[in-house]
Amino acid sequence: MERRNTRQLETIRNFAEHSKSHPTAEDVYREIVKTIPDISLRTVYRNLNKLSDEGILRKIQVPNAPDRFDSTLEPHQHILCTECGEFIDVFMNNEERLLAEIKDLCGYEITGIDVVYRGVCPTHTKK
Amino acid sequence: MERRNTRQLETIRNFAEHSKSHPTAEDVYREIVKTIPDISLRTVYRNLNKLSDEGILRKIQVPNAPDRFDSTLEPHQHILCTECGEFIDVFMNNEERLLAEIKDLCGYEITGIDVVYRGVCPTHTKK
DNA sequence: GCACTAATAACAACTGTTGTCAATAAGAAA
DNA sequence: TTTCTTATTGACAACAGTTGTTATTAGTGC
Repeated sequence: MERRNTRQLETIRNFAEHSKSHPTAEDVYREIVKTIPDISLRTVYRNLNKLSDEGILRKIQVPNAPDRFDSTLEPHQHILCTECGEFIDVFMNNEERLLAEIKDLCGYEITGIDVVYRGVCPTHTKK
Repeated sequence: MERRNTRQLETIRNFAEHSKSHPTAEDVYREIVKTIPDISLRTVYRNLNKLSDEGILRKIQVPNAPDRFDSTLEPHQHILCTECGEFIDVFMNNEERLLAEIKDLCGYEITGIDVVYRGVCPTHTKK
């Protein structure tokens, strides 16, 4: 299975890899379309997914909101402002004093935490 | 604003409040339709949202999957099995040793954690 | 340049959920 | 009990975000 470096893929990779803003597919599309006017949103999705499959980006699935693509690969979490949509990084490791720490760190007043771990249950664990 | 106890609302409340299985709106619908054959899925959504607005249920927004409604109100988190879709409770409080603890507690092999805090950024905090 | 085929653009389809609105029925008043 | 008001409903459309499909285009090795 040969792999080709298309102009679309390279442009998307270059933009997403250097972006600090957790862009959505739409965000990326709006940027890329400036240099490749006839690119399709479908291709942006395709390539962002490819890049996150390859581990070059991290896909952040946000409940009730579009997925975002993160070029920071180190483990961290995110905060979404429910008022303005701002989406920022938080690097935390202990859950004790978590909300207070967040407040100190970035001034966010946390109103909700939805955590869903993904995993494989005992009966489906591949041995 | 008067509030009415409809048969639909009461039936949905009774089922969801006693359910231990984190049902989705579809799950609830499939159950309720047995006793109220002409109920609409729209009404199930409407009433589940109402109940979670009232704090009687907790709505769990799962990325890329339907919302679930939880009758357990104490703070806790969830694990979704990516193989079979099983969705279970986890009661954890310190993030240290978290994955190991989860493994000990319920045998789940965690493959991903997507945490999105929701909050209000400093500039939008209501004084 | 030529052949091969991965990747694309265009478009449709999908899932989960909410908007709209005329018809219905809960509950207060008569 | 009957009437009246209006909250709630059911039917249907619409929506957002994403993926499926497929003929066409364009990388890549020769």
